[in-house]
Amino acid sequence: MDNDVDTRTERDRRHQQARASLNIQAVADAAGVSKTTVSHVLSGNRPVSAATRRKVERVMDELGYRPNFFAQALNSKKSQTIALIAQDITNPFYPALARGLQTSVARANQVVMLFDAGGGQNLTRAFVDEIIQRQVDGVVVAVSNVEDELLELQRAGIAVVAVGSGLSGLPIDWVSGDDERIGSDATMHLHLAGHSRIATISGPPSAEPGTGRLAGYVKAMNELGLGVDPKLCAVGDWTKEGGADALLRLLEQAEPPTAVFCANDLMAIGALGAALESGLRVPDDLAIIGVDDIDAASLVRPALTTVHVPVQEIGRAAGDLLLHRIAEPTETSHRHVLVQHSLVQRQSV
Amino acid sequence: MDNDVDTRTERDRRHQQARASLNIQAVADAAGVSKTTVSHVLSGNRPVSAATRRKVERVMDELGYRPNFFAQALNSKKSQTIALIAQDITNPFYPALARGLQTSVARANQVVMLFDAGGGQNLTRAFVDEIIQRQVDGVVVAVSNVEDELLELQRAGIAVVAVGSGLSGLPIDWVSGDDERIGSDATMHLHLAGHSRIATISGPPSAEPGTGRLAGYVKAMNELGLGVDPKLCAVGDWTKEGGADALLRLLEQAEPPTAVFCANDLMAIGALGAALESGLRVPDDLAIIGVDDIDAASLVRPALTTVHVPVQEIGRAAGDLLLHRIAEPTETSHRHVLVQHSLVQRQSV
DNA sequence: CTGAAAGCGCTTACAG
DNA sequence: CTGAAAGCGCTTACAG
Repeated sequence: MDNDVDTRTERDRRHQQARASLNIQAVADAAGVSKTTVSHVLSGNRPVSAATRRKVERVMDELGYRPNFFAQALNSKKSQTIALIAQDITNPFYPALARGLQTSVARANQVVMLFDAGGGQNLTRAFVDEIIQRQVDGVVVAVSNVEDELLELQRAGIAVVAVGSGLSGLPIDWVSGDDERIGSDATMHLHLAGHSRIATISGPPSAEPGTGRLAGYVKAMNELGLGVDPKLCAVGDWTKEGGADALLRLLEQAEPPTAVFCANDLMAIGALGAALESGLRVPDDLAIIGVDDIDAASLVRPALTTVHVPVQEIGRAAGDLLLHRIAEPTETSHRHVLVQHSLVQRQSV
Repeated sequence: MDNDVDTRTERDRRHQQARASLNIQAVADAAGVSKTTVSHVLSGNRPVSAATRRKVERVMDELGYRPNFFAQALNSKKSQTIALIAQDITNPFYPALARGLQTSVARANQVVMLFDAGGGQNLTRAFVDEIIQRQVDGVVVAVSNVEDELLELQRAGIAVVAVGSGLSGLPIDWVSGDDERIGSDATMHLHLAGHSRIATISGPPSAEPGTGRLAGYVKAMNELGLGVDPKLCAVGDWTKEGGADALLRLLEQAEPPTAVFCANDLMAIGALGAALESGLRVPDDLAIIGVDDIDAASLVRPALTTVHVPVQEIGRAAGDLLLHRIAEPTETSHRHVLVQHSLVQRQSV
């Protein structure tokens, strides 16, 4: 009995010690090489003979050794961490972006740290400080109107990629959807469906990504020779209610539209409801097309025809740009990736 | 000129050096104290005289000193990082969870690292390794059927909180909605609206959180003295199509139901569509209630009456449990928080 | 209330 | 191909 207890105690203590000092030195001792060599087996930063490498790797396996992450980071100045600043993670755009980003950066052993601004703006400042302090390798900024913060992150030596619109001027890599083509493609689609009296419900003035989508509508209408009738241009606020109100205003016209391009799905769904309540049949009396392809687009009746923006691909592209920038921090030229959309034909056109 | 250049070069070099060595020693030198004291001003781990503290803080400010995150983590063994393993970040449940979690842990200066399993299961194993290696302070696991992984994380000395159902047996803190009460409350609501022939469309057998919701329905029907008619119990698969099919089967009965409790909103929206297409008026001929309060619930017509589960609060509760566990790692008793739901009355009941 | 010194577990010139 | 040693920037007994 006593013996048993002693043995167990002894074993536990050795185990404790072994765990407490299961560091690179322990591996080196067990393998009969120097810490230097163990380190190079881990990093691959310099050649190691095949025999030595095998020996070291076996020992690591047997001991269950894992390098200390913080010691590695402290020395290498690499945190293997990417930050994502998202305007509002409860908006489905951002989770899809996060998914794509993770998919891309995982292959470089990078992990995603999430900073959710909660829909507000004020948190971004604090996030930037936190991000700099944590010495992340890169950051994807998906918040608008934060030029100063983008540049500050860059100055701190962090690779930066922006997601969104209206960033053309800055010396920054960025990714966005092709809003102008979204607007013109949607408008063209309505025209191909036989419409020529085509209205639009845009977002609030000078707010991205609405400006580009409106510009696309204008371009298409002009190219089609239909011209732009100001009475067919209503302004919404991105919400369902705003879309409903805007549609009712459009229907008050002497010559109401037979089709409407809404700059996002929420407004399109609001317009759809308002149209049905006004006794119109959709798409027979009024065709409606939205943008975003949110979940609800396929759930409303009639199901909404819309423009699908592949948000995960935006995230993946952002990750790719980031990995490139991390590898080539001094490259002076900056890239802009325009991710292309597709049309999802359902029942409202 | 030459002088200018020299001066600038000189200044730059000094600047470089200053930046390269802007560490705790530099602060100590500038403040005329030891590294030890600077460290304690930072951590508050031992008293420092008011005068010394002020002096050190001023110097830190002037130099723009920020402690090196990795050196701190290496020594303190605290990463100030919480991992969130999410089953599928594109499912709106998880972003809301993440928001609540961030809200809770931010007050302890913790940051959220996101691990999105992408809807699959296989990634969780790899995540667990990564999380252990990165020595996070805590982890919230919102994936089902990963008991082994939960225990492994615990063994690695990481604070663990699980989110979900069916975890009663494990020595683990966890948070969940009150599925049984959700089921009985929804059923009761239909009864209060005047119905007694109440059907249910549940999730696949023995899949959480469906089991609890079905149990709640059964309990309420029995307590109401209505009894449970097997012909009124249809099984769905959580999807819109599954809900539509299940409803059509229920309507084939000799005595069809006048109300149906669907275990989630997607099935409820499918049932809603099928009912309307069958020529039924909702809620006059058939009342429908769902669970989750997804975005689409308020966008379909008639808008869906549903049970709202405050997912952000689940996240906040998980964060609170985690912070407690981090502070008291050895506490032997484990907590279970049941977050309470509420009924959102719209137009389908 | 304060400091000198050892230690955390790595990486990386430098040297051979 | 390999190693001894300095260094990364902190924290924390230990000592006074």
